Amino acid sequence: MKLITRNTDYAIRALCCIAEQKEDIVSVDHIVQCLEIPRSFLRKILQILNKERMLNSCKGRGGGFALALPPEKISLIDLMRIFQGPIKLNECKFKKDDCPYVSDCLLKKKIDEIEKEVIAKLKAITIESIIKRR
Amino acid sequence: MKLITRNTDYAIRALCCIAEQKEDIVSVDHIVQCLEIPRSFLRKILQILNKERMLNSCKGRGGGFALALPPEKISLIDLMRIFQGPIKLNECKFKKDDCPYVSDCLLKKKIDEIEKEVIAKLKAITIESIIKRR
DNA sequence: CAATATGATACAATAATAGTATCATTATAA
DNA sequence: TTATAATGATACTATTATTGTATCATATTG
Ligand code: FES
Ligand code: FES
Repeated sequence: MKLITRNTDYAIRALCCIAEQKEDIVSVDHIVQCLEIPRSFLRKILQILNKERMLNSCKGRGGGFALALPPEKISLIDLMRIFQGPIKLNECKFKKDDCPYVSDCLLKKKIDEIEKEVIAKLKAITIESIIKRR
Repeated sequence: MKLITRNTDYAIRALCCIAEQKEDIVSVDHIVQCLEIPRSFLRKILQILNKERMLNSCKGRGGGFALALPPEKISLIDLMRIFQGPIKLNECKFKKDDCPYVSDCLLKKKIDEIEKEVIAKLKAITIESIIKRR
């Protein structure tokens, strides 16, 4: 069981890498050399981050990416939602339909509590908080 | 992102079903009728629970399954470990090897904290606590 | 206008999840 | 003691999610 998939993980690292750079614009090549992430995969990830307005991009010679938000405003929960979809820790299915007992299911209530806490904690983890110490 | 897979979910429900029954021994057929879980899949799940000593089984005519432990001693965390493996919310890989920065990675530290809490909460959810209200 | 970036998109490989099917074994009841 | 009704063991299949690759289009700059 894992919380964070590879693409989310790469996104976090790439964003940290960009945030730590002095230059405004950071190229894919630079990040690849920094982090040794497969180039094509990284490109796809950065393009998604761009579409989701976490990054700004510049095409053409000398182009690359820059953070669209200050590092303290980019939280893990955002990245997870982008790459892993909505966080629904308990999604009880009953013959592929939604569960009819959902409204008074004690299990669901308990899992929902956990979910709330997890989300709150993930929200508190930002790019800023990750790069702080390096 | 989900916390609980289908087999864990089915296991929980089956155990609840058995726990709620007055008869000591509950047959697969009974559970299938109760929960409408695919029979073969359920059988596999129950056999695993039996091997893992969460259930006792009786072969032959009139056979079936019975809880091997009191419902308050069967917790969600046990079932998840059985069906979903060890809970490692953050498993950072670097070219398929373990991450060399793991020892002073701030992200890992933060995720580990979440993990601790989640595990504690999951431990507290038992079959007993789920069936209580029905 | 050529070189060098990213944008868009389709495709492929692998792994995890979810489920099925079959035969063996054991216990009971007629 | 034998047919029957249950689980045990195990191998197989299907589907979905994850983890990538590859290619061509488009924009920017020198
Ligand atoms: S939400 Fe379906 S049984 Fe709990
Ligand atoms: S554990 Fe690998 S970078 Fe954090």
